Formats: sequence, C-alpha cells, structure tokens
Amino acid sequence: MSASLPIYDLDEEILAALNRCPRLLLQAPTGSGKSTQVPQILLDGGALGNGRCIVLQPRRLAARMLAKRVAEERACALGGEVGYQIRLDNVSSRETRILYVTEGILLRQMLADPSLQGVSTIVFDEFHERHLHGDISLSRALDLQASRRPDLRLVVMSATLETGSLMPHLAPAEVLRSEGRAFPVEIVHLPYEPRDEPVWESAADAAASHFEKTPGDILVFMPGAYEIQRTIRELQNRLGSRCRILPLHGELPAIEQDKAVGRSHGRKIIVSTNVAETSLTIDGVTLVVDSGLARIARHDPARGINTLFIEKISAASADQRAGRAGRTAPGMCIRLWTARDHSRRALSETPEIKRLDLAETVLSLKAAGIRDLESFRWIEPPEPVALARAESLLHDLGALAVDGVITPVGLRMLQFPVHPRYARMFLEAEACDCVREAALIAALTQTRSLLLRSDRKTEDERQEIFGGGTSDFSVLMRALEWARERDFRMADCRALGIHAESARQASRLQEQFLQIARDLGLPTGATSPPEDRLARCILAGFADQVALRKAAGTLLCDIVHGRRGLLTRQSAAQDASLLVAAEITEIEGRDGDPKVLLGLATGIEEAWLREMFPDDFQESAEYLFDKSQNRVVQRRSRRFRDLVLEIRDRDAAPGPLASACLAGQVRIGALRLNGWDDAVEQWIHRVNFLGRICPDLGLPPLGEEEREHIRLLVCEGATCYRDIKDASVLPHARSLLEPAQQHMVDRHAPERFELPSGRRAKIVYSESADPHLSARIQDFFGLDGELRIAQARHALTLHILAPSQRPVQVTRSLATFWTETYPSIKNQLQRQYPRHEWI
DNA sequence: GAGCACTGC
Repeated sequence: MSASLPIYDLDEEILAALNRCPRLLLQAPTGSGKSTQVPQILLDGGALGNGRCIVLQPRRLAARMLAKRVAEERACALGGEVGYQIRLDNVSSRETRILYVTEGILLRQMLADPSLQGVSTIVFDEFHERHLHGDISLSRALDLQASRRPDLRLVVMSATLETGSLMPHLAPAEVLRSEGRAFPVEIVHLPYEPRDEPVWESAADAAASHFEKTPGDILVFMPGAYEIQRTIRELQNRLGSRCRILPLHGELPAIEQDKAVGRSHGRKIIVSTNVAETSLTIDGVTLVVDSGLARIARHDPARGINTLFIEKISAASADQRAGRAGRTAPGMCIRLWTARDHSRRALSETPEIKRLDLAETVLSLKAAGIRDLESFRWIEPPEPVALARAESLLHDLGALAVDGVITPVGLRMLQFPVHPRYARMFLEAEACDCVREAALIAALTQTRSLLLRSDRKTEDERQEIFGGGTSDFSVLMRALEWARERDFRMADCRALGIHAESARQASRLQEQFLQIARDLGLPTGATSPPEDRLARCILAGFADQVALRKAAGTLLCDIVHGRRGLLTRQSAAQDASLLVAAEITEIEGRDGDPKVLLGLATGIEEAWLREMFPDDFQESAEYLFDKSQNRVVQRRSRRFRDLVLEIRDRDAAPGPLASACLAGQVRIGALRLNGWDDAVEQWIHRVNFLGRICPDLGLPPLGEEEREHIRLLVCEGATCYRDIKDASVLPHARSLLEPAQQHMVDRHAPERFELPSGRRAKIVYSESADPHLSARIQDFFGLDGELRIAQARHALTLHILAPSQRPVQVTRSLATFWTETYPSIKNQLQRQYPRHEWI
C-alpha cells in the first residue's frame, strides 16, 4: 500500500530542494503519506547527516501512531531508530534519528537547549492548523537558523496552500506540491438563504432526504453537544429505526466515542462536533451534512476573559469537513449555507496566536531574552493589546520587572509547564506549605474535565460524597482521591460519572509537577493544610478574578474591574459572598445571549484580601470618596476598587456615598447600591426605547417626573418589573409600563418584545435609540439589516434583525467601542441627564 | 431555567 503513496514521486525533488535551500514548503493534503514518508526520505537520502529529524505533530495520538508505523516500515524497535516523545511518555534513545514530538515538547526543548544540538532537521507537520506552539516554534527555529544554526533545515508541511501569508517569512524557500489520494466529493450549497428554522431541523431534513441516495454512513457536523442532541431527536423523528444514530464529541466517555468511530453492522449516522474534523477519522462515510458552524474559543484581552461563541467556519475548514465524505469512496457534502455566503467566509481559521491568552508564550519569549516583543519574528503578529494584557498580567504575578525583563520569580515560574497563574500558585504554596495540593489543583485543570455531565441522580450522589467544601477544586480533589483509591477502575468511576482516563492523567501530572517542585527545592511533604491556606494560594494566581455575589439569592456576581458574571449553579462556593474564580468564560446561551460564567470558584474572605494586598485596599478606601468636596472623584482603576466599595457600603448604610448618589451628584451606575441604579436606568431606557421604535404602542417618553417616581419606587425595594407594575402608589408610572408589557414575549425576560411587524427584538440596554447614532454605529461595523443596539456593561451587542432571519448577534469588546462610538453616546446622555456628574 | 469546541507542555 505504501508503495503507491503519491509522496514517493517527490523524493528526489525533496532532497534536491533541500540541497539548494535549507527551507522547504511542502503542500500536500492529508492522505498523501507525507507524515510517514518525508522523514524517511530525508534519512535514507543522507540529508540528515549525523543529526536527528524532529517531526512536529499537533496531537499526541498522531505522534505515537506515526512513530509506530514508521518503526514497523523500517523493521526496527520503537524507540530505536524511530521514536516519539509526548508529555509523560518518552520512547526514544540516543540512536533515534526520526523523533515524532508534540509541539509543546519542542518548545520546552528549545528553552533547555536554545541551539538544539544534534538536531539537523525540523519538520512542521499539519502547519495549517496554526496552533500557538507550532507558530512559536517555527518563529524560533527561523531565528535560530538565521543566527547560530545556518545548517539547520526546516520543512513546513501544510494541507492548504495558504502559503501566500507564510512565504514572506520563509523566503527564500523551495516550494513543492503533492496530490492526495482521496476520492472526489461533490459539494452542494443551499440554493437560497435558509428559512428561519433551527440548524438541527435543516440538518435532519438534509440527512433524511439523502438517506436512500447515498450508500455509506452519514456524518453531520454540529457546533456542540446541545445541537447534537437536538439533531439526533429530529433524525429519530424522520428515520425511526432505519439506522443507528450516534453522537460524537470530546466529553463523551471513550466507550461511546468508539461506538461512533468503529465499524458496525448496518448503516449509521454520526452527529459530531469538530473532533471528527481533524482528531478522529471515520471510514465509510459517503455523505457529510455540514452546519457550517463551530464553537470557537477566544481570549478577549480588553476584558481579560475567555469567550466561546458559535461562529461560521472558514472555507478551509469546510473543505476539510467535506473531505471526510471521500476517504473510502466518492461522496457528497451538503452545506447548509449558500454559495454566496461561502464566498464571503474567511479563507482559513484565525491562528491561535490571534485568539488566545498569550501570558505563557510571552513569559517563555522573555526567558529566551527577547526584549522587544513587537519586533519578534512572528509568523503572524498577535494583537498589540493581547501582548500588553499578557505583559501586565505577568507583571502583576511578579514574573516581569517594570522594565519588562523576566524576574527570578518569573524564571522559577517557567519551570512549571502550566499557565503562569498556576505557576504563581505553586510559589505561593511554598509559603503556605501546601505544594502537594497545589500540584493536584494545577493537574486537574490540565486534563479534560474530570466530572462528566451526568443525570441529576449521579450529580446528587457525587455531591454527597465529594461536596462539603467551599471550593470547586476541593470537590475535584476529593473525586480524584476517590478514583485513585480505586485504582482508576472503569466501572467504579463510571458509576459516579468520573472520567477514569482523565483522573489517571491528572494523577500522573501531579507527580510531574511535584518532581519539578522538588527540583526547585519546594517542600512537597504530605500535609493536610486547612482549606483557607489553599484558597490563598489560588488567590495569588487569580487576584484579578475576585468576585462578589450581588445577593444571597442570586448567582449574579460583580467581578473586579467592573465585570459581571454568573456563578455556575452547582458551584461549591455558592454559600460564600466573596469568591475567586479560576475560570471565566463567556458563552452563547441557548437563547442566543452571551453569558459570563464563573467556574472553578473558591470562597474567600475579605480579611485575606486585606492581608495579601494591603496596598490595593488602602488606596481604594481612601480616595474614592472625597469628603472635602462631598463627591466621588475619579481614580485610576485599582484591583479591588469596585468590590471594596460594595463591601463598605454593605457595612455602613446609608453612608456618604449613598447620600451622594441619591442626591444625584454621582453618575447613576457608577456606584452599585444594591442594584437600584441599574434597575432604574434600565426601566427608563426600556420604556423610552419601546416608545421610539414602536410609535403605535402609544408610549409617551418618560419625563423627569416619571423617572423620579420610578426611581423612588425602586429605592423602596422594588427590584423587578412586576413590583413596579403591581405597586398601586404610582398609577401614572404604572399606566406607562403596562402597554409595554403586552408586547413582551416572556415575562421572565421583559427585555424581549415583539415588534408590530411580528419580528422579535430585544433590549439589554439601549442608549442609542437616536436613529442618527444608530446609523453611525451600523456604518462603523459595516452591517446590513435593521439594527438594534444593546449594550451590556462590558460588551456591545448588536442585534440585527434582517428580514426573515433569526436575530444575528455581533459582540465587540468595548475597547473598540469606547474609542470610536462612545463619545457620541456620552454627549447624548450628558444632554439627557445634566444633573449627573460623569466620571 | 439551564447553560461549554478542540488540542497541548
């Protein structure tokens, strides 16, 4: 079989090209045999000299399997001439000439030995995936080649010819192309824009109507587990028991995944996430139905949180998905979007370096002596604001000095192969004498989730056995200990919804971290520290993610730096009013709204904050309220500013701050006094907004007097729409609000309403009912369609209601928003609320 | 009233 590999036709050209030039770009699709053959061509052609060829792989499984196959082809023992190295698993020796490694391994090697002694060639496989570690290793390898190692040869292999942007970095370089050996796949786009129906319905329709026309299995791509479950339900309605319908996604237990991937009697339909796009291959698929959507992780440097939204996939990604229908026979791919939509999609996915948190990367570059990050040889330069964010976090963690140079603490942190936040936690653990526990916590965050999503009964049982602490980490730690005591036995673990393989992996990682800690001289003896010592360690790494519950009955929290989020429902930190979240992720809820979720939370106490960060506290308390002027003055944002205000206000009601606020001297919303400010403003805006966009509702705009009525009402304790409506004391305000309610879609979500045209709309916060302003923003973002603008506190959400489409949502960070559009909104508001002081 | 893609040191 390997004799027919297309790559063989290129062997002489590859060797000749590398003789002419030490850089080669090889474009070859999956299935061309490049991953197994190119290293052998180099070795057998004498291109390696006495050195070793390192082959970079994006996935552990691939690194191991490729090494195994090549060792077999060469009839040598794995770990001899051919080997592999992945985390915690090194099968190589001094004799190894071809070494398959995952991308992070090479980066660690470069830190330990910057000139890569003994390496003659590096092959970057699957480079088109553009992982962060792959990008950085190529940059550093090019740097090395240009400075100390002109003999080093670099081969970049990529499935797509997105070489346009890559070539300038590699030039001068040789370029070669090879064909794949896949079967043709016919691609069908929708002839017209899709109707207003959920994607799982269109997908089920497409799969069901082609079920008889295609001979093999069907693969449906969906963005996530929820959509998968809905699709499966729809398919069952349409096809009944005519075939098996199986889900496939990363959080599924291995046994379920095997069922979807493996061979089976009879036909099947697999409904999968992106795992089936690159990581898992399924043979026998002849029809792919592609929703064209995926959940994409990004890091928002302006807010310092991670986001996970459903986005349209790129053309390259769609091609990769389509290719899954042609592995064993000619196939077909139905795309649930139009050709017109397709032509406007991005050519390839945004590289990770433009999407992810760069703290760890920046720290390693600083350690390599790179002072000026802007002039580093980026394959694709990251956003300056992302670099700045990373540097400021590293500075806060004590890893970088004021001049941007790495500190001794930073160098110690770098020894731990984890995000700098967790590395910082390790160093704090030394002082708290709980290194063992810190190692466990860090390990638990490095594996895929230990606790599987389970039914209510299993979750209650887990709560019974592992609950009782004030930290989500303590639940995970107990679950891991429990699994370890049972030797990670599959049956035991499954009964409590514990992912046995994750538990085993976490346990081994803990050992790795403990070894590193011992090497650094940290005490790793077995202690059983009180929970609060551990909480302080977590706080050291996540001081900028402290949150305060708004009230005992709600999961809503204020997070430092003016952010907001929801504590996860099942959190162990639910009883704490002050907490630190190790994970802040903004996701797209089922109703399409963005929601910030606080995960991996730990309850903390204000006294610890005061002890650990006395400076922050001092400054916030002293300067925020200027007694001599009896007003609040602007201060540079400090770490705990917002939260300290709240804490103080709870202690001392009504206090001078409250009086100032009530007297209208302070901008409403700048101070949060039990939420009344926001509530008032939002109600006023809602009514005014409704009145403007739906003139036929007959809602007169609220004047000063009505506004005052509502404000007083809310001050008296009303917190929601119903309270206002039911209050009999203010009939005028009530009569204004009632018609508004008739147009509400859902009384639990009063901001949703129906336009007279039948379209649905939604207001979160609308400062821009002014049509002129609306047009400006529309212009600014370059959007078509009718536009409504909703501003949450930290993100600008645009709801676009194009004819016969579901609302489309575009969220932008406020950074862009502030500089471009805010001044105009502010002017408008200042005119509207002249009595308020703006800070 | 519950919410979350995929990798990797």
